[in-house]
Amino acid sequence: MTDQPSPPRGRPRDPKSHAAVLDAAFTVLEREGYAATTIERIAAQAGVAKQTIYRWWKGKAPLFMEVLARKANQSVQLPDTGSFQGDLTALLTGTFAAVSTTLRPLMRALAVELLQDEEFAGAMRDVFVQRRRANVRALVQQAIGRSELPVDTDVELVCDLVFGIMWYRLMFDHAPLDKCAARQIACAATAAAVQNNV
Amino acid sequence: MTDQPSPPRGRPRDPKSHAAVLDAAFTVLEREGYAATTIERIAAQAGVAKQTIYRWWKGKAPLFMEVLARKANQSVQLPDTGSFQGDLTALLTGTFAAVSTTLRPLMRALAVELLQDEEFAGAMRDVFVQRRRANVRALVQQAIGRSELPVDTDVELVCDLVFGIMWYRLMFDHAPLDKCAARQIACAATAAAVQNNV
Amino acid sequence: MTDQPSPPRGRPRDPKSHAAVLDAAFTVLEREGYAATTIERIAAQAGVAKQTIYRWWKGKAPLFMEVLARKANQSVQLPDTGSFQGDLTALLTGTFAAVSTTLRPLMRALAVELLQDEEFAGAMRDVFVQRRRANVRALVQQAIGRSELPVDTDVELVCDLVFGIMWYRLMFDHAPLDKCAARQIACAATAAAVQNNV
Amino acid sequence: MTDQPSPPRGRPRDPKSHAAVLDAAFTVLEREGYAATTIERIAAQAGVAKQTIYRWWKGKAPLFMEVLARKANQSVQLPDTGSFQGDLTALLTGTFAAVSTTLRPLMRALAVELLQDEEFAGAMRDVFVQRRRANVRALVQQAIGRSELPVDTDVELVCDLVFGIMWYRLMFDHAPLDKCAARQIACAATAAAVQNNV
DNA sequence: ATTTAAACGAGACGGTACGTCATGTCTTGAG
DNA sequence: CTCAAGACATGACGTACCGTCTCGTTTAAAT
Repeated sequence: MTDQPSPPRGRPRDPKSHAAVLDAAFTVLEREGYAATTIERIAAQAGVAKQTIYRWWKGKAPLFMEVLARKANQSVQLPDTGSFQGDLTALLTGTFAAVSTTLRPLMRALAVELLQDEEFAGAMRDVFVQRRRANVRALVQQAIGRSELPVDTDVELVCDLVFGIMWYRLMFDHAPLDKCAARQIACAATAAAVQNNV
Repeated sequence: MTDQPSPPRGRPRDPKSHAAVLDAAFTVLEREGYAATTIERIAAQAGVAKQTIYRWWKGKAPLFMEVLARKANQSVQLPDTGSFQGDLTALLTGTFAAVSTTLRPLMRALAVELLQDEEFAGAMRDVFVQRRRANVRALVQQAIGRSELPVDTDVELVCDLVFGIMWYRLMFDHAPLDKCAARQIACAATAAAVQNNV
Repeated sequence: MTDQPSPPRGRPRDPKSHAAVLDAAFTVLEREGYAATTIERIAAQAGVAKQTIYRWWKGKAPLFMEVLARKANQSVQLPDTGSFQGDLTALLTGTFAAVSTTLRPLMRALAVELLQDEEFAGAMRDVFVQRRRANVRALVQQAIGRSELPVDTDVELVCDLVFGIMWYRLMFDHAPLDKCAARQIACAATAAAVQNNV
Repeated sequence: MTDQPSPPRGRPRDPKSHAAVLDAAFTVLEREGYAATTIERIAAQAGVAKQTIYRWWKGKAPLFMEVLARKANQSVQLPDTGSFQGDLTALLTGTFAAVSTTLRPLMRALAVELLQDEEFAGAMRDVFVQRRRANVRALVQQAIGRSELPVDTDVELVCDLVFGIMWYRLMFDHAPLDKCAARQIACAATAAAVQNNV
């Protein structure tokens, strides 16, 4: 009763083309910016036909979603420093490091898409946003377990606080997302979590 | 001895055209979404020539910046409830009300632009973001004056916290920006502000 | 009972503007070619408002018709060398000299217009073409009077022959319109005129 | 050792589009006149994208040159009636018939272009004008072979005479290009050719 | 069957010239 | 010395094409 994934007939998908497209997409994005990143240019950079891209991805948005998946799939090791604030600082330091360097153009690109496409916004929310929030949720649960935070801590608000600032700074670039920022934000989040007497 | 700004020669700019374009831009944005909002369609909706739009605005981004300016220029009355948290709740309630209804499509549209254009991002930051942050800053100063908050309160972090969550929810739509949200966020911000031992 | 053309009220037409436009039209035509000769550019060159041109001329075509009139209004002195061929040679030498130098760009420009506008073609035919043909007709009548040519000489065919070659060379530039050409064409025309036994 | 023009890769040119454009160009020209014949309108009439026209032709002029080539490629059967005048009458009768009906709008259109573009004028001269003149040249050579015309007959002048009148009447429309005209012009050309004592 | 390659229909883009219209200034002759 | 008529410079306006661009689809031939 297993779902036969279909008998593999015909020429199989060329993994080199697949990878070339993902690499090219990232390269073009970095070099030329998202506005200038057209399917045409990606195909040219990858040495691949446009049709090959359209065959496997519905457009720029899903393509870059996969690029981001590739770049961000390093599973995060949840820290355990003993204190919630320490854990959060550690987690954010790592997250911010990636988000403010390699992932930065990708996340901005994907933001452009999800702001214009409700459906894609949903996909992004379910996949990336939730994954990152899950990490913070885990830390909160850990802290609640240690009685460091109240049982009725508003986990979602803490997540919003943390990732709100992250996206806000990613968008407007008015302040860095460095180690110091991680510390400050962790501190603020802890304070907010502790005193959640709404 | 005043600076004569030059005698106004030639046919003066038609204020009806000006207004028609701004109205049309907003109408099309709401009806069709930002992706489908082209200069061509705005011109058609406004009953105005494309050239007339290009004459006065460099593109969609500056046009919508002016639309937002029109919609958002109602000067905000800074509240004074006696407590920082109360003031902030009041301010955010009003802000969120506007931002989650009329201004929502505009802010999302402008986010799309500023994510793709560094220069425009700067303009937006200087004009809108700073104006809103100024309101919060004022409340913080008021609270410091009342010794409700420490003198060395990290004002910028408080602003980031508040507007970070606002933009984050505007983008991902995973949680509302209602009265309740305003209360919760004001509470969290207050907690973070009070205990800003970095 | 004469039609009072109305008392001349208001500011009279500025003859300087009038002349400036005609000069500018010719200058721009020579410098930039007919394709690039727009009303806009003529107005700029003349230091005159576009409206001032549209007030007095219906478009490029009538404007250049007047320019040509100015340049070509030197009344031709009909030659009388004693022979038709000699007379014709003399007439054509003068005509060709003008037509292949100063008048060349004008005539080509006007040809462009009349090829696209039936009505304007009629106007050109009545004014310029007929005037030039009249000169040849006069020579033919003179020659008939001297019994040099038959009474039933097909005058129109002679005209067509002469001016046909002229326009043909003006258009395609494959052969010159010089003194030698005048002699050859006069000779051919004479031969054709003499032996017009249709 | 032939010059491999490259193996034909990719989708081949759609002959239906090609033909549709040529047909549409002619249709629009006839229906609306050359002034109103824009690339945009031709594309619409042909049910073809503008880009498809620009891909294959540099502009209106080369496009209409190909249209004319299509319409005028019926190889002319050189007549041999025994006399030069007869031959020329026959040739011109056929030529004038085409030129004053189907080809008329095309030739006027192309005249407009060549009058404004030196380079295009050269192309037209080399292709069409020379082809038609070659027919007359052949007749003259034939007549010289039959000792009907002097060996030093000025062939080019005869050509200019014949086609000069043809274009002149095409432009100004002051006289027909019918059978009678063909006879008269052949007669005049013969007279001029015989007596070419320059 | 997937791939590359290139042509295709569609339509938005920024730009230019058109011819008209609105505004204010200037020049005239009539009251 | 008004004052209306009309020419003028300036420049905004609606309209219509320009030629270029990217989109997403389609068609063949090569792998």
